[in-house]
Amino acid sequence: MGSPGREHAVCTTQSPPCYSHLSPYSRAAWLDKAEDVKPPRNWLGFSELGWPWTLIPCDDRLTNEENSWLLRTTEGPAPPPHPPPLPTFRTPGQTAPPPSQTQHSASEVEGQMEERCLEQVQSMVVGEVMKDVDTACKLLNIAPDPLSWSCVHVQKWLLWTEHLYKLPQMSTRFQELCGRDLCSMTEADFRHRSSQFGDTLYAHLDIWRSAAALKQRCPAEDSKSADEEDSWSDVVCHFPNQPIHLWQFLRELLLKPHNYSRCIRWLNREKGIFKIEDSAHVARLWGIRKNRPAMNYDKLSRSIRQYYKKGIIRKPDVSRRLVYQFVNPV
DNA sequence: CACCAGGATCCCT
DNA sequence: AGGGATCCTGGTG
Repeated sequence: MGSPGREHAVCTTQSPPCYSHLSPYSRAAWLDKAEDVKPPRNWLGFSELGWPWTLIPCDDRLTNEENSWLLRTTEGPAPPPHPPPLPTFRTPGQTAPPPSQTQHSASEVEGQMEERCLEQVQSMVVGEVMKDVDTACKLLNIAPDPLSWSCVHVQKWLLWTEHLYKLPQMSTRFQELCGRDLCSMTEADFRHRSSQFGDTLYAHLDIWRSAAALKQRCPAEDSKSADEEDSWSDVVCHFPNQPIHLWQFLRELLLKPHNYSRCIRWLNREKGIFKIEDSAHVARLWGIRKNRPAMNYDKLSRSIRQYYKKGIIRKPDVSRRLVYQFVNPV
């Protein structure tokens, strides 16, 4: 699905900005490949958080079909060799580099164009990461900043990460840890608790910490992704401490088709008709969200059926397996 | 076998 | 009290 692999790590530089040059091959590969689940260390450069960031090729790749929620930049067919123009993502107060006063050679101009492209791609990646962290926060009902997590939040995040990246169960090795404990741990500490995947987990946590730091720096950017589909999510998130209802959760999944269309999707959005494509997967997601490891589709569907009486969800006129309909479509 | 329907009960907030 | 989880019986394709 066109998910980018992690051919690049994003590291930070203080000014002046510098971008590593990538060959067209590596850039294309970055947009296409996806095979490992291990994000590079410090790829958002949390600890320094300088701007803008430098993209450097990296052998580490994130994303497989399941973890594409985290780093997806494109959806659908393979992207063109050069990404389309996008607004540049800058921190407040940061201005674009001044136009050059001197005459440039063709190669210099080409290099500048490439830099621009990279800058745009990295903006896109960062934006997507921020959105995906947001989505996970909404679905798990946790704050974006790991420092503020309770032990329960830490366990939720661990379960979520394990599930998404198909990691072995490690949450039991991080019990009794709150977010602050987790953040104070070094990579070696993580490896000590899980020799095989501790570093992976550490890297994922680092991404979250980076995203949280970024939110603090650019709170306006954070809320700007409010397109049509996010307006509904906002309703949910205005009450962050309210327990989410199943129908809300399903709708949230449906409103993130680029993340969840393989497990649940609209058949007719206008009529509110949707189909659960992977019942077990949706049930697992709901179980994680509710801290109910024993959740399965049998129980989830029973809860859906409770909505029949309440007039929230019903079976469509032509009843089909795994197909339901919101009585009041958005 | 997986899905569907609905009753009953328990737990939590 | 309400929402949801759980367990159950029975039906369908």
